[in-house]
This record gives sequence, structure tokens and C-alpha cells, in this order.
Amino acid sequence: MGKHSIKEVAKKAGVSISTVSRVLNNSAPVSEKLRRKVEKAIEELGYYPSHLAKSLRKGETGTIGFILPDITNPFFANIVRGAEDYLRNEGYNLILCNSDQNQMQEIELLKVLISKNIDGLLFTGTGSSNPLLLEKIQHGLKVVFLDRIIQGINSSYVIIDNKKGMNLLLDYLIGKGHKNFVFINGNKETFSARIRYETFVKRIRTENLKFKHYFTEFSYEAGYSKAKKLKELPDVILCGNDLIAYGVIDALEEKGYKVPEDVSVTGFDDIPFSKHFKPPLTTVYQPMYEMGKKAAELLLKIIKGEKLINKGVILSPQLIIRESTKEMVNK
Amino acid sequence: MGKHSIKEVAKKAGVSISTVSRVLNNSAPVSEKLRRKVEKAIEELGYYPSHLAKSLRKGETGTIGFILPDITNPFFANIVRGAEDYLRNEGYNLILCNSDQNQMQEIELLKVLISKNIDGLLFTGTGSSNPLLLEKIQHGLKVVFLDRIIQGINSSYVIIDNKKGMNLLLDYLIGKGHKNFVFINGNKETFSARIRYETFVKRIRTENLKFKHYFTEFSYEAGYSKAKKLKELPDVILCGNDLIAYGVIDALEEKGYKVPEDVSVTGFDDIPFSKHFKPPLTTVYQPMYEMGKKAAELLLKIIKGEKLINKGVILSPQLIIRESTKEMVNK
DNA sequence: CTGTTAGCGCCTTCAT
DNA sequence: ATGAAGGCGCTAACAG
Repeated sequence: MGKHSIKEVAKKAGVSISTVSRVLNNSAPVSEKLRRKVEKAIEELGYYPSHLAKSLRKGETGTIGFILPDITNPFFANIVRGAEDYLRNEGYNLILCNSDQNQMQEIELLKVLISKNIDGLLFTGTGSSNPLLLEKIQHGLKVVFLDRIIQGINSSYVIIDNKKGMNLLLDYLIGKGHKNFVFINGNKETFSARIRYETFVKRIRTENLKFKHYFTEFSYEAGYSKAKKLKELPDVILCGNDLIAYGVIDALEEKGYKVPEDVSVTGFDDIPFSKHFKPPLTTVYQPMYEMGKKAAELLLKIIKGEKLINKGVILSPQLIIRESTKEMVNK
Repeated sequence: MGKHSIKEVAKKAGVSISTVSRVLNNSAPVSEKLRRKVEKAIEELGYYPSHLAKSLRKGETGTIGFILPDITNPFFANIVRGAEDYLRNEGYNLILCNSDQNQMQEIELLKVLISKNIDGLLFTGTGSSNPLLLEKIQHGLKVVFLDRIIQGINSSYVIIDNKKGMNLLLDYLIGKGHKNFVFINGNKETFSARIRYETFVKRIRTENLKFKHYFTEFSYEAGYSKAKKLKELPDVILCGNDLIAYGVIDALEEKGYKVPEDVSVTGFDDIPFSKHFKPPLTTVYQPMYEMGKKAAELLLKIIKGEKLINKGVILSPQLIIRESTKEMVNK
């Protein structure tokens, strides 16, 4: 593809390569005459500068890595979109990596990305500590944690206020008379799952209500199989995310129960499809696109060495009441 | 982050840089003694080779570009997952770019990716011709078109048999007694939309049935607003993809119609949520993950210069009958 | 088997 | 304002 180097341009224009470089980057004054010659040569050759060589020289690649569990989950897809839009506008590209929450995988990916000299990393991983990542951060790797923080790593992050989200949900549910709770949560190691768990238990206890809690996985299948095994129905089943809720509802209906008549079900995330689910899902909205965008913004600031006012951003969730929950009549 | 070069390793190990390079790449025999020294030095320094420098030297970056309309659409997210899984396994990374079907954007993205020396490109763009892309291909850029072919560009591709998909759907619908059709299709410029359109019209005409056809966009909103404006109801509304169908059904229900009692509605793609939609969507399944995987596979073969048996891959769609369609009783 | 050397394409002093 | 030269980190001849 029109593989030309700055050298050829220089030759064709009858100038030195430094002059070409100067007009290319406007890094120093160049006489009108030479500038025109160079521009003409560039035009005729269809020359593009090699970002690669520039990267090697300058130590910046203009690419950001993004390690996340699974792009197939709309929650992450929307986050990625927010990040990519912002980065693209700022002249950066995104290398996307699916980790399936597998720490080994995360480490491999991290090695590759670093060896490709990414300028920074967006990281949505498991919550367990990650020694390699920790080390790299200490050695200067720029990273913003997205949606999930890792214990023992002091770095920038963009998360939502999980405590608030859970309490919003509980306020509503308790207000509607629910007294007996089951919480089918996501992965135990995941930051947000833990926070929500703690908030949930604390609140339920102070209110003196009944509950059961299970850590599973953030997937449709996990919700489905857990719900299949449920012996008795509570007033409401809280789910770690919308995907789990989908699985739970499907399983429940297969067992002959009606949602919300027989049991209320709630999700978490409000991915775009939850509005169209049968029944439309009561859930907690997370500003996914904005999370991605804010994280990208923050990362770029860090890369550019700006003094940060806030090293972390905490976004607000929002309660979305739809039709998978009901008012408890008596009890 | 532990910025060490091969030079430092060489120095520390007391050997030449070529020896280091040799043990790194196993590119030539090295005595056990030196090898051990080098390995020790690498270990102690925490050295990683710079993929960047290697890329510059070898002219290969081990990264693939993927230009697609919108990762937020599960259809593409699943394709991407298939591609990324395969590529990661083969030691490649994916740079993800959302184009929003905007040709200007596509061209900008293409320029950036080329200047970053991608080894190949996965492209899901508009159907209109793209002069820059055409030129780059002629100059040796390796690309595989995914889901959509561009007129006048002779390159490799992975698509599904849209004709078959449409006919499967029509077989079923006609068999169930539907006689009056509306087709709310996606973007006019899109390859698959055009093929389906042609197949549809041809078939409906030979069967001597009634129809109307509209090109819109592949989105929920497009389906919603088009359905809102529909004056009279046909027996069935075919939709260009599942997203459009979601919008159509929602609009219909807001107008007080029931699906499928008052009108059948079908989608196309079978994204994972269509099974859970209210009502569960009758649609045409496309093997998304496999499409991405196959495309990645094909691209890598091309990059490695293998002689191809098939320059294109056509995958088979599958009719998925659920509850958004019905048997017509009389008429 | 091992070391020296010449670039890959670019930016950046340093002279002029 | 312009050019020459060095080097970013690496691989691939080429000697020895």
C-alpha cells in the first residue's frame, strides 16, 4: 500500500528529511517554497507517515488497551462505545481484549499490551489482586479501573455508587412491602458484587427482614440454573445484573410461576433490552456510555500528566421501576 | 515500567545483542551456557521485548483493524467476540473502530489504521464503493469483508446466504397463509439489505401477493418510528433485523395492536435477546460468532500468504420460529 | 556458535 | 531556515 518513507518524499521534493518532518509536524518554520515542494511530493506519492516509526521514536503509540470480561455483554459494549468515541476523537485507538474474568488470561493480555507499548490501560477485571498489574502500575503504567476496583491497588477509577444503587432499590422494595429477600449475585471476587452484597445484608438486617444470598456469575445461565434450584419462593429475587434476572425469570416461568404476581424480580445495569423484556424489568440504571467516556477522559488526562482534581469518578445510578415488581398486598 | 532494552540484557549477561535476540526468538542455536546467562538477565531485569521495535523492523505488527458500524449492536458484538477469540489465540490483537456507517468516518479510520501498520483489516461498512479502500487493497492491504460486500471491490468475504434466509422465512410465512406483506428493511446501501430486498420482491411477485417495502435503518428507533406511521396493518411485517422488529412491536403495542394476534412480525439475526422478547421473536438466525471467527481465520490465511481454496465463505442462516408469528385462519 | 553492523521510518539536537 | 547525524529497540545478513 503505497509504502513510501519520508526519505522518498525528501528525495522527490529535493529537500532533506528533516524539512519533510518539519512540514509534516509543523515543528519548526519552513519557507513557503520548500513547504510547497514537500506538500506536492507528499500528494503525488500518496505518502502517509508511519505511525509505527513515530511511536518507536517518541515512545507513544496513541493506542489504549481495554481488558474486559466479555464484549458480548451489552453492559460492556456500551461502556466500550463511550470510551472508543472519546478516544477516537482525541486521536487514540482502542485495542479490545476479552478476558472472560480469567486472571491468567488477564495477565497474558497485559503482557502483550505492554509489549505493544500502549499509552494506557482501561481495566475491568476480577477483583482479586493482580501482582503483575500492580507492579506495572508502580513502574509507571497508566491505568484507569472501570466499574471494578482491585483491592490493594491505589489507582484511578470510574465506578458507580453501588451502595446508593442498592439502597434505592431496597427503599423501593421495602416500601412496597417486600419482607422476604433472595439475592442472586454475580461473581464473589467482583468489586461491585461485594459492595452490593455488604450494603444489602446490612440494610436487611437493620430492617429485621428475611434473606438469602448467593454468589454466582454475571450471566443468564447462572441466573437460570440458580433459579431452577430454588426450593421456595421469597417475595422478591434481587439479581446481580439484568442478564441474571433474565435467566431467573425464564426459569421461574418454566416452573410455572408468574413474575411479578408470584414473585418480584429485579436486575441491575438496565441494559437497553431490559425495557423490552417480558415483563419489562425493574432495575438500577448505570450510565454505561458515560462510564466509558469518563474513564477514557480520565486516562488521557493522566497520560498527559495533568494534575488531577479527582483521581476517581463515582457516577450515580438510578432506580428504574417497571413491571417485574409489584406491591405486596398483605403479609 | 521496567523499560529495558535488549542492549541492557546483553550487557548484563555479558553477551552480544544478537545472542539475546536469538534466545528470545529461538532463531538460531545458542550454547546452553550463554542461553542460561541471558535467561537469567532477562529474569532479573523483568525484561519484555518491545513489540513495537520488532514491528518496525519486520513490517508486521500483529494487530488487525476492525471497522464496524456499532459495537453496541449485539449482532456485531458477537461477531467481534468470535474474531477476537480466534485472533488472540493466534497471537494477534484487535483494534476496534465504530464507524456508525459513516463513510467519511470509515475513511479516516482506515487512514489511521494503515498508518499504524495493521497486518490486515476486517471490514463491515456501508455498501457504497469506497475509493480509498479500493486503492489500498490494490496496493496490498489485506482485508476480509464481513457480513457486507462492497460493490466493485474484489476481495475476500464472509457473509451469510441472505437469499436462503429470506426464502426460508417466506416459505414459512406463506405456508402459514400470510398474503399481505410489509418489509421494513435496513439501510438501502447495505449489501444484505439489498439482497434480501431483491429476494423478497421477486418471491412475492411470483407468488402474486401484496407487499410494501421500505428502506430505513438497522435500529430500534427506525423500526419504532416507521411502525408508528403505518396506516394499515398487513398480515405480517418483516423487519431488516431484530432491533427493527423490537421497535416495530413496541410501536404496534402502543397503538393498541397485539402481536401476533393482529399482525405477525419477524426479525433477522436472532441476537441473544430475541428469545426473551415479548413476544419471543420469530427470526432468522445468523451464526454471528462463527462469522467473526471464520473471517479472522480467512484473514490470517491471506496474511500468511496461503493459497486459498475459497476466497469467500458463505454461511447458512436458520429459521427460528417463535411466538411473534401465527397461522392465518381465513382470508 | 557468536559478535558486528546495517537499517526499519521517524524525530531531534546540533551545526550551519 | 535548512541539512546531517544519531538513535528509539529490534532483526537479519555477514563475518569470523
